[in-house]
Amino acid sequence: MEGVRKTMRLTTKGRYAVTAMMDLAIHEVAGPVTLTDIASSQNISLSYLEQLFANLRRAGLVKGMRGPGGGYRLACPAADISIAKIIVAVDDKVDATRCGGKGDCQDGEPCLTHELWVDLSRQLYEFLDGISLGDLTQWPCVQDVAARQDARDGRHVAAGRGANPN
Amino acid sequence: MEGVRKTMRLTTKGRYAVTAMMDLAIHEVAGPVTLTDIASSQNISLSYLEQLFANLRRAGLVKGMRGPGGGYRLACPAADISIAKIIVAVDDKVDATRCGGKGDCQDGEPCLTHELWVDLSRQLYEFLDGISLGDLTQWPCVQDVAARQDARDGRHVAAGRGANPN
DNA sequence: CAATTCCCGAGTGGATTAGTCGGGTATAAG
DNA sequence: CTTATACCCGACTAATCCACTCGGGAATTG
Repeated sequence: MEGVRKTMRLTTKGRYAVTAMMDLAIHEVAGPVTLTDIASSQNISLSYLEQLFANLRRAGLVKGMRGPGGGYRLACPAADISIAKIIVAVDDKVDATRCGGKGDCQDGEPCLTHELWVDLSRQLYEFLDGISLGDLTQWPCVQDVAARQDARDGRHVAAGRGANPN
Repeated sequence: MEGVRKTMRLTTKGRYAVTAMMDLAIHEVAGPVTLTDIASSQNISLSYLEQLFANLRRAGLVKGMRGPGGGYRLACPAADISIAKIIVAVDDKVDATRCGGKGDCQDGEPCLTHELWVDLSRQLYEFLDGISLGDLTQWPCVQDVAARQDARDGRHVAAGRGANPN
């Protein structure tokens, strides 16, 4: 009867998007980052990344630049981009309720546990909205992983050898 | 608590289970509650409810009593049953993530954002584990909804009509 | 020009969800 | 003892969703 409503959308889609955005935030000091680089470094399919970045672009979080030497950059400072914004951009909504926030979960009235899911959604959103890409790049464990990946892939986070600093 | 941190999935399955358990917590003062009652009051399919309660029973959260006058009761006081327990009981499929329990998310090493998701999972779990069925029944909005449903369905939360108070 | 890179829509296989169906088995009431 | 109630159980299914592919295009650089 009422089988239409979703899971709270915290899926690998959102995780991929955040991971990719982190790659971008870490490496963009050296110029635009190509999806091909992100795909191989983070081990995400290129075509899938393109879909995610289409959403991120529509949400105004990144800017694409075509042609050789092109790639993606953040559309605003990493400190201004919260994790919540990224997830909302690719997954529609961070929402744990079945009715999408309005209390029509059951025959036009709120269900017994409506308020619980509203609270949960808020809790979750506030947590994810309180962490920015910029914050995340400062986490020691993140820097460790980034350093290891860059060594493996031969990339450089500091403005090293010139991949065209436009 | 046992060692590993669980990634919990939040689906309508979990929501149904919590809602049904709330119905149980509210009405069990009048004796066992039948799944038929819950199904019609909460508008959940009976057969589906049976599946959910099979899990809840295996998890030791409810006790079934057969025969006329039977139904389900909570296996322990409502104050001792957290929302998290209920959701874990029905959604036990812990690992939907690419990074299973440990940080093997990417070629045997943690991915860039591994720590973030670990933190998020903990946040979520702690929130849901900090709320018990007993707590929830005290929320004013919940009592409002329950009263409205009982009026509609002709049920009584206080030990009203004599359904065999064993 | 050709190469690179972003851009876009349609389609697909597999997994999961939400739910059905058709049987049981224990228990209470008559 | 019989019958109705209500829990118990496993197999099946339609629909949905996710992660991903495919095939093409359009802008930009050298």
